Amino acid sequence: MKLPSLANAELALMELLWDQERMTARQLREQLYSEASKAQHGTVQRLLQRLEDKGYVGRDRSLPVHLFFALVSREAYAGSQLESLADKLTGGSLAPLITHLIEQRKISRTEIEKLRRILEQDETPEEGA
Amino acid sequence: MKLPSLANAELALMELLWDQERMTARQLREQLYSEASKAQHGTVQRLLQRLEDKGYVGRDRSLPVHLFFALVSREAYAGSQLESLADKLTGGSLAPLITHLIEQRKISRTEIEKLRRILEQDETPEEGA
DNA sequence: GTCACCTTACGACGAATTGTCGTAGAGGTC
DNA sequence: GACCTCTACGACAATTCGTCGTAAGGTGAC
Repeated sequence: MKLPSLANAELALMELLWDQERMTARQLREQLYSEASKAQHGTVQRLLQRLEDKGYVGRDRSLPVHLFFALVSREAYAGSQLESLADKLTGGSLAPLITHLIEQRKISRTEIEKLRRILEQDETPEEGA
Repeated sequence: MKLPSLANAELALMELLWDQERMTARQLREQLYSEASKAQHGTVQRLLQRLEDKGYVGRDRSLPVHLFFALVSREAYAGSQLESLADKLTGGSLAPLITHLIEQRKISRTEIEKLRRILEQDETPEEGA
């Protein structure tokens, strides 16, 4: 699953859909743009449409006012981005990325602990192969 | 250190500079483009110049034919990209990214082992440099 | 010197992407 | 009918990226 990456405005919109289950275009506009900025309703519609084309957003068309919701979770998007980053730069391996960040002390000790626990916990019986 | 991300052609050029120490523009062109395409020298120069502007590439101007070299290592670039990915999507934390990839079985068992070793190894404060 | 050649420097273009807006049209309510 | 809200979508300006053309400078051969 190769998810194309999102631009700023698109990401901001997805953030809202990740936090709240289903929203109308109007609700999204009200949260994205200040009252004053007459930022057109059309802008949000356009963003939503492009996001829908890319497969990130679905809409419930059963009502005249559509309800929008995320089709790709934040974690799935983040994971896919991380994957393609690794593919592009380190032959798909995460090790060099993590190694460098640790060496540069860019990862806090608590974060390291957290990661360690995640990796330990995966000790489960291996599936498939 | 916020490194801007690189486009395709720029990255391809950096790959060469990451593999070989110092190269002339001509050497780069010969490895990037097939023999046939002739006028491409300007393209490489342009890319190098923009890469230099962004701080990714340095050049030795002591000779009439400049020697180009990477100022940012592959690891530094990859790490920075990973950092900004985490900043944008998970509040700077890597844990959710790794968690998701593990749950989706996107990380091989050997890779997990490798990561585990990296994290363990950090237990000992071997502050080299 | 002049000429040929190779290099660097850089302006400019086309394509693609992105955020924005305008407007046409569907559908509801009064 | 008039009015309003919503969706659909064409079009625009700005930006980025890869590309090319060409001017300017140095070097060596003659």
